[in-house]
Amino acid sequence: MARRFRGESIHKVDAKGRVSIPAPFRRVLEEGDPDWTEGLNPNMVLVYGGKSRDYIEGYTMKSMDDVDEQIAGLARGSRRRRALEHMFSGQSLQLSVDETGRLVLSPKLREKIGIKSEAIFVATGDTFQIWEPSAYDDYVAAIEDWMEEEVDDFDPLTLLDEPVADTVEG
Amino acid sequence: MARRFRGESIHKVDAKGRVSIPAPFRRVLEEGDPDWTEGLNPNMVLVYGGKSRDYIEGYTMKSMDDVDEQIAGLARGSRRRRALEHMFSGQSLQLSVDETGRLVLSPKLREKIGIKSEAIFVATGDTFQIWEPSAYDDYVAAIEDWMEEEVDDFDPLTLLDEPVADTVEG
DNA sequence: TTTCTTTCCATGATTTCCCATGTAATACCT
DNA sequence: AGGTATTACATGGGAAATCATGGAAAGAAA
Repeated sequence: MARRFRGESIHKVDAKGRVSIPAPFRRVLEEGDPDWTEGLNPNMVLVYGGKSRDYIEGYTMKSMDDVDEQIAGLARGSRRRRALEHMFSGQSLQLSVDETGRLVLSPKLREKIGIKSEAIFVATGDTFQIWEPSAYDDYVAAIEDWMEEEVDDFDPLTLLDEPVADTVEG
Repeated sequence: MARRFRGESIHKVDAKGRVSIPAPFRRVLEEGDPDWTEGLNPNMVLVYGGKSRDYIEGYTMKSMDDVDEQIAGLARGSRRRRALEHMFSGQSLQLSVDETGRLVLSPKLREKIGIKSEAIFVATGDTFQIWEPSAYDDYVAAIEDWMEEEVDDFDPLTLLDEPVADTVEG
C-alpha cells in the first residue's frame, strides 16, 4: 500500500508562478516516482482539464501510470477513450519538483483556477488538489452543509455503512 | 515505461510552413528515437492518412516501430494488412526536427487539415495530433458535451470504473 | 532565372537555475 | 530542563539558458 497524501496547507505563489509543495506531499511524490532516488527531485503530473473544475489535480508518476494503463485498455477511438485521453493526456503536464521543493504554475494554469497570490494544497488520498483558497472555502462550506443535513448522528463514518446511490445530487 | 506526450499548445505556422514543436514534446521525441544523442535532432514520423481525419498524427520512431511490427504480424495480403500498410507506410513521412525545434508542414499537409497561420499540438499518450485550432475546438466541444451527459458526478475517472459495453459509440 | 527548400543568424519573451535569507522544527549537550 | 547548534522549509531576486518566431543567405529543383 503506497503512502497517501494527507492534510492541507496554504502557500504563496510568486510572480513567476512558483509555489512550495507541502513538505509531506513531497515525500509521497518521491515514493511514487520509480526513477527517484535520494538526492534527486521527483517527477509528477498535473491534470488541469475538466471545464467546470476549479482545481488542478496532482498525481504521482505511479498513480498516473495506473490511469494511463487503464485508458490504454479501452477500445481505440471509442468516445470513452477519447474523452479520457483528452482529459488526462491533453489537459495535463509532467514536471519535476525543483531543488527547493517548489513547482511552477504557468499563467494559463493560474488563470484557470483563479489563483493570484496564494494556493491551497489539499490531499485526497492518492492525488492532491490545488485550489484558489476562497474557492476552496466555498467548496468546503457546501460539503459541510450537506453533511449537516444528511448525517444526523454526527459520526461521518456512518456514511460508509449505508450503500446508497451516490451521485452528485444524492 | 516511456515518457508520454502531455498537454496541448498553439503555435504559429509561417509562410514556409514552419511550426515550433512544443518543447516538452521534443523531449519525448528525443527519448523515443534510438539514434538520438545529446546535441542531435531527433527523427519522427507524421501520419497524414485517413480521408476523414482532420488532424495529422505524430509518432516517435519507437512507437512507429511498434505499429509497423504489429502490422507485420498480420497475414500478408489480407485486406486489413493492406489497409494498414497504406495508412502507416504510404500516407506517412519521416522527418527530423530542425535545429530550432521546428518541423515543416508542406502545402499538401497544411491543406489537408486546413491550416493557415496557426496549428495546435495535442498530446494523446504515445502520439500527438496536429489540428487547425478551430477544428480542434469543435472536436473538444463534442467531447465535453458527451462527458457532460455521460459523467454525472463530475469525475471522469468514473469512466474507468463502470465496465459498460465499450464500442466506438460508448 | 524563378521558385522552393533548407540552413544559418537574430531577438524578445519565458522559463530554469543558482544563490540568499529568515524562520520554524529537531537534535544535541550539559 | 534549558539553551544552543543544525537541518529543513518557505520564499525572494537576479543571472543564465531555453523557447518561439522571423528574416536573410545558400542550395536544389524546375
